[in-house]
Amino acid sequence: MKFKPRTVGDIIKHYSTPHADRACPTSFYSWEETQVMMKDITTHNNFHNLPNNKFISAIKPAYKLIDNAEHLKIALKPFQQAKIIGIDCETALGTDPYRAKVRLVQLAIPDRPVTIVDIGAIAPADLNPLRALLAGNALKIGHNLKFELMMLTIAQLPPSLPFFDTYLAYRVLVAGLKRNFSLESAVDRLLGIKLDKTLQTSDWSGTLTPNQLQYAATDAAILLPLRETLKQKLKVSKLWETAKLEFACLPAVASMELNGMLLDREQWKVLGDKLCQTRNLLLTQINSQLHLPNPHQQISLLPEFTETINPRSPKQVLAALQSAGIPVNSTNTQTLIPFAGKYPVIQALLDYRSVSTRISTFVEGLPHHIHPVTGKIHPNWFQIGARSGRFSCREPNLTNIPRDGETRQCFITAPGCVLLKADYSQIELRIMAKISGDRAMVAAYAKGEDLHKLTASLVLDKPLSKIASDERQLGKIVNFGLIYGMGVNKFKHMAQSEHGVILTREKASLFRKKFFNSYSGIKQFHAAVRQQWQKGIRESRTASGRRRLWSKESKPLLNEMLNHPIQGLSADITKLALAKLVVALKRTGAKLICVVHDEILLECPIAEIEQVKTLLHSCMVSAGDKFLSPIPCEVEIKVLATWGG
DNA sequence: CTCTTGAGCGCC
DNA sequence: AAACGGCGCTCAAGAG
Repeated sequence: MKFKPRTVGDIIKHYSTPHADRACPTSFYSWEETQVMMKDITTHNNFHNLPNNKFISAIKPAYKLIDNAEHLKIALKPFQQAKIIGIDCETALGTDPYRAKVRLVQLAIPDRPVTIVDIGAIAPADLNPLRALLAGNALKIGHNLKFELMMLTIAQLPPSLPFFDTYLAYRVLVAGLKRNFSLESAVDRLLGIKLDKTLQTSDWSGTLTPNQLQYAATDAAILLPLRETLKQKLKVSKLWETAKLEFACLPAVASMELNGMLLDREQWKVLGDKLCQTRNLLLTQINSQLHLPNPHQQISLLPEFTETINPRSPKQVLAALQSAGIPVNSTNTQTLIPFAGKYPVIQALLDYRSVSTRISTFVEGLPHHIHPVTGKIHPNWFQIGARSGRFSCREPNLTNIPRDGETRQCFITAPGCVLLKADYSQIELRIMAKISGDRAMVAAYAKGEDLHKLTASLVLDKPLSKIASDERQLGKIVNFGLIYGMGVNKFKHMAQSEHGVILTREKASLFRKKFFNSYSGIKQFHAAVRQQWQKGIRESRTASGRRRLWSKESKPLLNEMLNHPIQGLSADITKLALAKLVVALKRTGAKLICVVHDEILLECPIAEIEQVKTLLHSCMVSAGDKFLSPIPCEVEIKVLATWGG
């Protein structure tokens, strides 16, 4: 399954226009237009001039409680014609989808009382009308629909596309700014209505009070005007496409969170024991060589002198290093590495810190998150977790699991399944090629050349064919470092600390110069962004239209503005792939279980490997092609028994 | 006692 | 004058 390359001529031709004639890389809009877009969201709306009665009914909407099968059928009749339905759930026993129970499902359409279905009072088989409604084609509005999707899926009432999530919409609208994204706060800021949320965490398992029902009805009803306002604002800000992408991605995220990942407990313990042994060894080694300076010289020969230091305390480490005559003023890895060769204890210290984080964060931390019901790890996935538009993942964070085989081999699949691991190849470099239109990069990709090798050959003045593997490694460092505007010093340090390549300041500076002279498109891209940055512009757009804002109080860093178009577009590509994938996988037994930025993990029944592999590949490549074309998009898929191979 | 902050380190 | 970007977790240390 290899990507079919276009002809080199086609691709070069696409970029035959001078860079200066191309769209501004960070924003398609003038700063004046941008400020108009921003004004709307950075200040509170003034509602005093609006006819308030428009919202009065939304504050205490009429509602109808449905608690038997007969009434349900009749009550849902008007909803069958509805194109847009506000949906909200109240749950008993918490918010964990595998332990909580859906108590109420509230449905809101214009000009009708909110219909509240008491799930607890109706037999599952009698819920069919509701099931059909949720599975229908109406647009479902909700605030943080991931929760409703998970809860209702477990309750055998899975809602289907299309969705409008007011929470995601609000996040897209103000991406980059600090905001409270609760329904209460969004409704306050966008509609000027104060919601009373005191009943949110009340007991929804027993007999419900009229106040509780009114609260439940209000949450659903308010979604309709909230969506109107958000949609209008998204359109004004040209963010409608981005929001639609997020909505389409929603079912993928909800199912990924429900599916979870399997950890091999026994193997995990073996790994942990091994790491603990290493740690203890390192600790004795460190303590035999480093001691806390004793403030009382006269008793320095007493037992206190041999008191052990805590290598995880920067304060103690600094004091001990200085008293041992090692000239450092900080204990971070960057400053310590140059001394690692001369003082073995420094290397031991560095190793200790690494092993010890791995023990506390991963070995000890992860098992706490194994779910008692499913036996799997179900992290919280936030589809707009990062300011760039990337996902984030919490409790636990599965996107920063150590990448060594021993660790990742502990992540296994269900019996009868394999793990499909799909990676975008060099996605950020390809995005740089696409948005800068740099001729050398474009041509190299068109010819299927190795970009790291190319960079090495350009900065070392050597022919491509003579680039050895360690020189290619250097090219890789240069590529990833300099694309985002890394300074000479940092570049030098990184080459040493991450790859053991020791560069003089002069060499580092020379490589940097050569890099930008060779890739003049990147140089121009940087110059264009720098110009915007100097003008005081506080927004950035990806090629797909996703926006990141910076508040008036904090000027953006130049490098943040250089990075966002790349990292943000990468996130958009992954999200588009996920949106396509969740539809494609419906009729298969494969499950989405993890996403690490440009890597997608599926658990796939052995019998369906080839079919699912094809689907996965085509979803990812077509998503990539949409934004990268004519730069080729390559996806590598591995069939594995475990995440570690 | 809890909460916050910063250092340090894991990942892409 | 800015000097890779984006995250989350744990521990130490200080604040209240």
